[in-house]
Amino acid sequence: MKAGGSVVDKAEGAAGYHFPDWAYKTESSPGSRQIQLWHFILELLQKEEFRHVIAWQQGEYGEFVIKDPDEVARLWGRRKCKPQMNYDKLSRALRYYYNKRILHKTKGKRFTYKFNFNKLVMPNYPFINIRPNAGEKETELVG
DNA sequence: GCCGGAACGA
DNA sequence: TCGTTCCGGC
Repeated sequence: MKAGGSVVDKAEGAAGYHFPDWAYKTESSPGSRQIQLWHFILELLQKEEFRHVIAWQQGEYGEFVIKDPDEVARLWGRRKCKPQMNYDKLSRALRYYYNKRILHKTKGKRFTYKFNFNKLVMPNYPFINIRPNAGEKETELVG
């Protein structure tokens, strides 16, 4: 517990809802200014150039599928200067998010996870761009 | 593949 | 505190 500077004051919504703690973090964690994995994931999801590597799952809000685990791990390792990074280690880090309620696993679906955010956090995260159907025909949903 | 404990580092 | 590394187990 640290009281030395909450980044964000609890901004109670107009409707009286509260957002999860992680939703208040902007770019860095309170103590460390290292990039967070979940933020990095959102970063990749935001860019179309990585849609063959990781992409939002159509239909489920906040759900995404890692299409190329090796590549995602490589990119993550590159960002963190950890050349030995692989999906096994990366997924362990993702698993730590379960208790933090940032992520959970979509069981049964390979390489598929789901953010616990809801539309209420969207005002805090304008850069999160979930496209349910951005006018493109979805044909990549193959079992 | 996915899970989660354990030791460890920054 | 947030992973990184390693690993036994399912």
